[in-house]
Amino acid sequence: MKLLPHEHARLVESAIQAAQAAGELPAFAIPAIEIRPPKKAEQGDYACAIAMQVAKAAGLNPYEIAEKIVKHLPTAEFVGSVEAIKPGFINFRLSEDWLRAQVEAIIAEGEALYTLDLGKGKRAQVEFLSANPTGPITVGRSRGAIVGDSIARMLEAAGYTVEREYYFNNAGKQMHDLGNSLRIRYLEALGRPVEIPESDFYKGEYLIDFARDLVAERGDALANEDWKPFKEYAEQKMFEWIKATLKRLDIHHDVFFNENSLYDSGAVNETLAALEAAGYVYRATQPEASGDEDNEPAEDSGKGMATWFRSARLGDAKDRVLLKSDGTPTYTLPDIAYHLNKFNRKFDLLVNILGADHGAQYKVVQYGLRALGIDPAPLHVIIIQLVRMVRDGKEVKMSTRRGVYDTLDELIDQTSADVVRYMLLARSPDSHLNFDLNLAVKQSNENPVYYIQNAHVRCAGIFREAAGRGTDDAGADLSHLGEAELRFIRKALELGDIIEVSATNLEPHRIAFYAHELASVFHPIYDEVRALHSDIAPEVARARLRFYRAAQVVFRRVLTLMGMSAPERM
RNA sequence: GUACCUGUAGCUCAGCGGAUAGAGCAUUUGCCUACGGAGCAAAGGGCCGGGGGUUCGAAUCCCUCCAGGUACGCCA
Repeated sequence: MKLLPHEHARLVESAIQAAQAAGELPAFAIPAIEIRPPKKAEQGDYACAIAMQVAKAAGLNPYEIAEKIVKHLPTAEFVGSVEAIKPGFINFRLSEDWLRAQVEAIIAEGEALYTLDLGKGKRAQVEFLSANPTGPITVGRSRGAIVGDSIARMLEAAGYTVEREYYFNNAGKQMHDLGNSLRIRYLEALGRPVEIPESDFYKGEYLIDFARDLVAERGDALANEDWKPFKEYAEQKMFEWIKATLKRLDIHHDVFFNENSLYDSGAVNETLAALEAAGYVYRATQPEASGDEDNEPAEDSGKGMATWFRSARLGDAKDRVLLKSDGTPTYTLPDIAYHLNKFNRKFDLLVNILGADHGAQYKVVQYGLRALGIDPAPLHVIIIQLVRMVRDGKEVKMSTRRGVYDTLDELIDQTSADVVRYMLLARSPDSHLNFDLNLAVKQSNENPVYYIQNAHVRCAGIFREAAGRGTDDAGADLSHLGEAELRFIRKALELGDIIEVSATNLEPHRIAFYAHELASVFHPIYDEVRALHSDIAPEVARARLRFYRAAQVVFRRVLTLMGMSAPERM
């Protein structure tokens, strides 16, 4: 279906050109023409402020320009009327006949409603939730999962082929600690005397459960093993858990990328060599003096020779360690190698969702790519601000390591997958959101999720009832649709713009707000425009049923875009 | 201290340089013989953190100050 802002912009552009050709407007460069729905309904369905933008260049007053544009505007089937208004706005009103016809267009598109060709078969990758499987998904981390998956859905709607990727490292210290923690829990489960370490230990109860399972499966066969088999076991169990949790939210990753493969393939060493060849690597016990007075030599770190990345030369606050003094890499080096690998896979668009606590790290990766002569521009990093969990008005602190956490599973249990998705989606990623656990659990009418889903339920209810009465919407004459129904169709036709803007700016929260607006346009109509009442003439009823058929299509599409269910009844 | 993010209604938050700044919740007042009232109608509530600037036009862009969050490790 058409994206109306673009359609209108095209008209305005040719009108300006026509006016210039006719000598009624002077020659000037035409800037990008923006068309959008105005705030007030009286101001029309779509408005354009171009006349004011070009007034100076044209040397005319804006209203005069607007009038000339209107005069030369080509006709189009979707335009009902056009008007030049006071300061210099051009206000468009959609043709009512054309609007009515959109009911059929919407139904015809169905589940693919407003699938755009913005991505035109381009490939996009969205990486999200990447973290080592050391514990269950916490509520805090789930925000990135929902935003990531929602961005993927918006990109798919925009026409991209999307891959969802999860990057993890099962070879580092965290996983070593996890294995060792399970080993201790295992010995504990066997009744052996153990001491729970103060640090480098995962205290979560899930490891006690894993240990019990392991004893049940293997008895004391592993009593003399080191951390490794325990790490393998914990990793496998954790991934099963993580995937099961994600499945409840209808989130599925296409690729689980293991950092280890970058070592196996030699990519890590190659990356180091490339950085070295580019002159960005040196060996020292501490970073080079950069000339800044604050770069005072750290008092003897006692750490020995490390290998450093001269990232400060590219603008970083300081140089970073690539290889520790024991010769093993820090996360920075494989991270750079990983991104090289991503770039080599030739995606047209790369999106990476990171929590604010990792917000600084991506810059180091960008410096790494730059050092290798790669422009990091195709990589879009979305920094998600942290979620502050609030219960009873007080903040709830979470830490996987200390074993204090609210799991996403618990939250879904207490509310629903739909509620969790909506509440975490309906905020700009930049906002530091307070997640009120009391409110989320409430399931009352304070919750917008039900308001939106109820619109779909009401449509479904109409057709259940209609089927019972033996009436249907076949062969409807849409001229019976009134002003109220057209109000909804106008709003529904904005969905395409929402998808375009959300996908282009990677701002999926827009669809959540749109969904609520759409529902708030719908509900009064549902109240007012009866389809099955005995007073309603059959041909009018048929047309209204057709309208509700289209409304249901739109709500189903919107809910699906948000990864939510479209219930038939509640 | 440096970098990033935030500051808009009592609360939680939208607002992609345009017209009189919006929504939900909460508060107050009306609507239930109809497709599920988890609904509808209406009201009150705002120096858009402060101050400068750019612009025909600023909540939006720039500078600065104030307040809060996060990160600044040879952890990831």
